[in-house]
Amino acid sequence: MKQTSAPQNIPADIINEASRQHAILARGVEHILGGDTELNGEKRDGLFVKLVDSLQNKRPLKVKLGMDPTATDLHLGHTVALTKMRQFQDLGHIAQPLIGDGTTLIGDPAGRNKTRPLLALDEIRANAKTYLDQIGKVLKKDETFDIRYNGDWLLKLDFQDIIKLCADVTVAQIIQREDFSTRLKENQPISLHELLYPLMQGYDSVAMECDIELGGTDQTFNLLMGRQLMDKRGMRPQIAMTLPLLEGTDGVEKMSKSKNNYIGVNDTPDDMFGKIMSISDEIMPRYYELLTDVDIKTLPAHPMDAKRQLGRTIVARFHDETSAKTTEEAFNNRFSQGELPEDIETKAVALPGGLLGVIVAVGFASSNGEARRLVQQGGVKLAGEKVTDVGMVVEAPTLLQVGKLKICELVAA
RNA sequence: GGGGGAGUGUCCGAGUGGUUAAAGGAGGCAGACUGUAAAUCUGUUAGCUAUGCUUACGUUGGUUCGAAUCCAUCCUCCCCCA
Repeated sequence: MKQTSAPQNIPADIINEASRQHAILARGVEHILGGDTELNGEKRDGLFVKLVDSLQNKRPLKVKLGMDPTATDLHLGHTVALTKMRQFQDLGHIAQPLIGDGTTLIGDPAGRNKTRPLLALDEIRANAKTYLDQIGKVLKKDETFDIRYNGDWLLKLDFQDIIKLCADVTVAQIIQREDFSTRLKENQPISLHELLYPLMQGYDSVAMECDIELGGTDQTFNLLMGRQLMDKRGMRPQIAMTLPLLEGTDGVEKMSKSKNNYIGVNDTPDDMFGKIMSISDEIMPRYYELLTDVDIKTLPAHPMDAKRQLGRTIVARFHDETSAKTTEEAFNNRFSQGELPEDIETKAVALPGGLLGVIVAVGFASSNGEARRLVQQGGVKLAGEKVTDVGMVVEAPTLLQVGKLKICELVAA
């Protein structure tokens, strides 16, 4: 990596201001990669150097965070980096969230017919739109907000451009990446286009002339690829800042939609609060650390109270204070006091009807067999009374409960 | 282009002619215990008009009284050599 000669006699006020910003921005960050330099005889990391540069030239830093719109929902795991981005905004820097409509399109698994990508582009754009709304819950949409779509440049590259890009990196370099080397070792297939992925992401940084790129620790390789490509083109390479990956509600795997252990930004207040209450005590400090500004030393002694506070804080952030409060009360009533929830959905079914059929009809079981199992195992209540007779007939409208969470008021269709 | 190996339920994975709706694990669901905790324990986990029937071990066809298991075909993937 080329060394840019750093300015040496930097005024104290600039050093002070850079230190102040650095303290805020480095909090909770796993690694700051690249750009370490000596300033005024002191060793500083790349972030510090960028901040000094920004202050000296009165130029806000451009901070990139890429997101592939493969699904419609953002979850709390995504918001870790978004929150960091927001801190940059609050200090006057430019947040450049990048929607990967181009990378998503290219990354579409092979073996599709030709019309599929075009459809997918629509889908991707639609997903991107909902992303934008959800991003707005964390980022400010003022003059420090500059959203980008990498399809705008990636899809315009011609074959020559792509060849040139590929020439900037070696195969050995690409396959040393852990995901790839693991898959190779385990005889898992790797498609050629997957190898191109880091290049595309790195090229985004070239196109956007980023100062800083944020990402989870799993993104380290891709972030550094951006550095390499920028350097090859004589640009000042970006600094990579990696953030820890938030574990999901199971407390073990990282939060992800496919593992179904996520808390969605768009979850209802009740869901959000409930899911937070179901995380383990052990994992709770992580949530505080990565999702809030709360000092862990100030938490209530009882873990349950601390967890309630966490739920309140997070619901308030993604919804509002009022619903945070009412949600917590509803939660207390329902689960701590064992009361029924306030608004119970009404579902119309044919009455009288066999119990099993009714359970399936309202969608609480996907087959008669499953409904039968639920009844046999004591998971079904009618009007608050446990029922065990699988052949029973529901005569009149009543309250149906299956398990702890599924509940509805039955009425005749 | 040549040689070798593999495809099993939501996932991983055992199973080489009948006792296999298919071991074991993970995950899911329900119950107990609780703080909707977590951990743990118990049960359960293809469908149905249900002591039976139907569908299911990549595809299609065949051998057999009987096939996830044997044969052929095609598809897909992996490894080695070139």
